[in-house]
Amino acid sequence: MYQYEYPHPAVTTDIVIFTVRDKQLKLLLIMRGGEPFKGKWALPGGFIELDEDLETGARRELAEETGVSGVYLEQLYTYGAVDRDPRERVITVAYSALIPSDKIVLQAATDAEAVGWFSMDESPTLAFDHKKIVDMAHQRLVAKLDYSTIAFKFMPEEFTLSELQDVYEIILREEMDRRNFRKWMLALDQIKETGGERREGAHRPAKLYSVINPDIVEIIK
Amino acid sequence: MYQYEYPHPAVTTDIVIFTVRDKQLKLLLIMRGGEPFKGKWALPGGFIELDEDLETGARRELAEETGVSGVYLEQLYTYGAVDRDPRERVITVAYSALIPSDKIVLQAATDAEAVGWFSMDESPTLAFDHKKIVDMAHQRLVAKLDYSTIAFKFMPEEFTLSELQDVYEIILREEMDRRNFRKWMLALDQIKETGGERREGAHRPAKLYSVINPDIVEIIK
DNA sequence: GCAAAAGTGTTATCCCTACACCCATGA
DNA sequence: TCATGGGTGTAGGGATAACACTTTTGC
Repeated sequence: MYQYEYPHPAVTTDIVIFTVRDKQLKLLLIMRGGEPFKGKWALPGGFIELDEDLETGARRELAEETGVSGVYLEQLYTYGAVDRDPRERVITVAYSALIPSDKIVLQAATDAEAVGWFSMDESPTLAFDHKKIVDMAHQRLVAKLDYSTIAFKFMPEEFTLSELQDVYEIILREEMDRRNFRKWMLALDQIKETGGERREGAHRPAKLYSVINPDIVEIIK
Repeated sequence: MYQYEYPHPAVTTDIVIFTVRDKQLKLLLIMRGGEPFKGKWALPGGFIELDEDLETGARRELAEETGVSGVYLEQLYTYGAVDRDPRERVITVAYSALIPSDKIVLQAATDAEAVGWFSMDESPTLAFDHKKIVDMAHQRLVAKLDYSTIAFKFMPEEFTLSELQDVYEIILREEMDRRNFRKWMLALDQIKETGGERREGAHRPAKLYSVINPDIVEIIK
């Protein structure tokens, strides 16, 4: 038992994880194993420990529930509506995570009943206010494509310009002119040729590129 | 006494309030009346009640400690470093507030010892990690001037284009061409002439403008 | 040789920037 | 009449958008 002189809310982290795969923007969800919302799909997340930072807690929950680790993570928003959890007052600090599709290795989840990737177009009804959280994360992602290099977080170590353009087109849901996209991207000076090329299929091989500063999301324009 | 099965952190809100006055960007601070950091300047804020939303709590604390109410408020970031408060684990949801200089009426503070406006250039050493919070709020404000109509939140009901330009120049710390500023601002289609004019001094009177959608911060660009 | 994706330049348009003079007023 | 800030237009440059053909490969 833990006792306090004043009432304290519970604090959780919830994580919206995106990836781009099979020409779709996808979202990682877990099926809740316990009440409330047992059997419903929800964002991975859970209660924060008193001796860990918020981001540390988010990473721990993410690893425990989905096996995902080492991803790009940024704080999204904090949700604290009084009745958002039927059990008690719960304030959640939501994080947004991006992962390259080649790093997806879903572990048999420990805390959750099941884990799955869902296309944004056909995601199920979510527990709590998680739909609202997902919507905001999606909106933020779309906005950030325009003024930052966040799209690189979806890319593997090496990638072609066409693959990179695909990511933009899938998330923004609009086609781009290939020549202008290349000119724009190369002018940003954020990627460099690796020297390698990718051959797949009966056509000219594509040059491979890598991100110059993989650890930093640059603000562009 | 309040008891919980699992440990709960304390949750507070802190508010960074800006105004523009006397050709300076100013910040509202309170002097702490109790430990820790007694006698130090700090952001207004305090513990959240279990039956109020985060924003409601922020507004309540703001009113109690400074007398300020009815202002524009937006969530900034949530700070949760383990040791940010020497008493116990405290997670704070920081908000940023903007207020027109004509609405500044500082009430004799109830919870705080003193309240004061400080220029960003000469603000005192702050309690806790409040400097970090102020820095982020400032950074965000500068960024938002560019791509939103947030500057209107500093303006009174009616204002001249020169007054509006002053706000931009003071916050961005750079002079702007008057003709280009006017062209840009009027093209945004966010303000309208009220018909009135302001005469002050031995020169041509300035037309007064008001914001078309005062309740919405538009994303521009 | 043919299908399929990669790669590549030029032109037109729009937006942003730079810049100087007249206007209305109070003293 | 003069000092002061308010108000206005245009031309040049840079960035963005539109647009089509050649290259390399596997089959």
